[in-house]
Amino acid sequence: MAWNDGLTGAALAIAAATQSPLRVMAGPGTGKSFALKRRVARLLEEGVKPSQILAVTFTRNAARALVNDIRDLNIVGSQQINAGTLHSFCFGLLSRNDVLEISGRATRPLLTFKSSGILRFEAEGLLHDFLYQTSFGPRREITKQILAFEAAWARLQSEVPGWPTTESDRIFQDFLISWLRFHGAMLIGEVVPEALKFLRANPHFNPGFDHVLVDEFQDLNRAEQELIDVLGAAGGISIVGDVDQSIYRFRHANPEGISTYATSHPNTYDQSLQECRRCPKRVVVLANELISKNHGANLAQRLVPRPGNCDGDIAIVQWADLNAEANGLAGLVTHLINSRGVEPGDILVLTPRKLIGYAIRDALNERGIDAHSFYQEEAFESTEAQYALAMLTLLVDKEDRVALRYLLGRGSDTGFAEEYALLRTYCEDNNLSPWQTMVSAEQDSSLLPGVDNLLLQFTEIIAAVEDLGSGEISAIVDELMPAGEEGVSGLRDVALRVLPNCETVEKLYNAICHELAQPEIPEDAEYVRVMSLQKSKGLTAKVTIVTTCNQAFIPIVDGNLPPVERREALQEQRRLFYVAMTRCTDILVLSSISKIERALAHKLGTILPRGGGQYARTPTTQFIGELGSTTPATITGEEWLRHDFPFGN
DNA sequence: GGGAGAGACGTTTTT
DNA sequence: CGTCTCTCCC
Repeated sequence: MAWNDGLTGAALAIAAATQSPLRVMAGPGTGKSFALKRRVARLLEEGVKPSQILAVTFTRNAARALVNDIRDLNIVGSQQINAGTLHSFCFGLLSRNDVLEISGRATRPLLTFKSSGILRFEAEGLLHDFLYQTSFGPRREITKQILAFEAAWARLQSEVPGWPTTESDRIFQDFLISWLRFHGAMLIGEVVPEALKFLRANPHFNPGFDHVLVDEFQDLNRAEQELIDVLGAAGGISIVGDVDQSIYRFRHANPEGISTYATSHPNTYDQSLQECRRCPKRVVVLANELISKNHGANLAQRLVPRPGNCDGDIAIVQWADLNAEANGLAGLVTHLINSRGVEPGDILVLTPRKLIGYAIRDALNERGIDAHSFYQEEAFESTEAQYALAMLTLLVDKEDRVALRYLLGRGSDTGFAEEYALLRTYCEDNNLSPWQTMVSAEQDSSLLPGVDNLLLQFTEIIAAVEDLGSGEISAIVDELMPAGEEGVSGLRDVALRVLPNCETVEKLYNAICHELAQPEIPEDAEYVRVMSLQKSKGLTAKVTIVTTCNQAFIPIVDGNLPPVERREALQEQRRLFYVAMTRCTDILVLSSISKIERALAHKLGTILPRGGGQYARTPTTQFIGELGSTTPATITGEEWLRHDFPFGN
């Protein structure tokens, strides 16, 4: 098949354009990935070397779709194209021996997560050492500062003269970097900025692609967008994106980068895709009305309904409470599958909270319908799971300083920071590793006085490592993640799933880390998929059901923010709702509840107005009110259910 | 190192 | 409202 087979209009122009840079603004369901794929096909057919093409995007799911698209091309050489996430590309670049040598930084990422405002797991040692050796305040304060530094790198504030701004900032950063250096680790947020810094300082190492193609450009932060310019400096750059689908501001995405691209890049050649091939016509009208509230008078970008598409079935329903909603929607799904011939895999249920998602999934499973949920799980939330992972890390590499630091400080309020400082100083003075030093210190107690607690910890660690290291891999799993133990059950599930493909501990460890990072969401499933609104981005389904569309859950905007940021946060939530409602090809259901149990609301992290009563009233989200004059009337769920879920339209 | 009392935090999402 | 952290005191 030729690259331009069946192509017309803007899609043809996008695939054929020889100008650079090329910018494509494309709304949801407009076929941008398809156009991009054909563009790659043209490049290959015209003889561009595949190794000279870089195709990247931000999320793993989008990257996987991109990789599959390219593989589907079935053109000789298409496998050799560099395709994936920008992160994995940078990671690969930084991990090269010659690069490591020059930059002096190791690329081992610090496994960590935030809870109650504090960085956990592998960052705990860092926090303990900060607390003991500096006076930057309590854990929360240090966490805030670390995240602020990551944000500054992501937004390239680091390039503004005079950064870090204060003496205290500088000391903080020096301590942070020196800790990471000693422990051979890197914050995940450092990966791209470090790659950018390296390439700028060492232009000879720039792979200098002939063609750089970027999907979902609005998701990238400034450092990432800048890196694209560096990588594509000598060749062509094509970027594709949609400001209205920007939902990653929380990680400093810079959607302005795409709207102001032509200003920062003279001679930008523009194309746009506006016709929504995915959604029913009536859904497009509603979505347009909603998103126009983000643009005020500027109606430049609109999604256009596709004439040949169906009108679509839309229902806006309200149930009494969460319980009624979960059961009612489970009834709806059952009815769609059993009586209207809808396949389970064609149904997407989007909830604003994972607990609501679990409730609906369970209600479906009880009715004999296969349903799976996809929410971010903190598989290493429990200390047992953390211990298991850290031990596994040491089994792979005894010299892993991060894992050893974690294990040495485990169980202590102070992380034995005082003793660890002695150990670290000794290591740095004698150019030895903590593991080597502890091994020696165990044999010769005069070597390093004052580390009694560390020695006690280490004796246990080394015994466990030796014990585990001599056994089979499956025995390691059973030992570290015993069946029936609550804290490790999630980790055990993951381990058992990947175990058949792992002959070595190293493979097991890598597979577990990979699985933990991001469970894949299948594009074609045989079961009902239940997930967050965010996770639905990029997916298509015949039926989309958005649950609990209540002001208490969406939009959630921090009232303490200054007015400008508050408005921006509201707009982002509106984009989230826009993304969610533009997933369907046939049926859209927007569901809400009228009252909620106070205790339950609290559990779901929602702040309700104070007051008496077991229940609190909760209004429908303002976004439903913003869908315009063609919005169907809201019906009560109970009534809807009684009449076998008619779509009145 | 342990215990008591005050105070902060809490959603969703990514690499 | 329940849980965790921090501080202060012994």
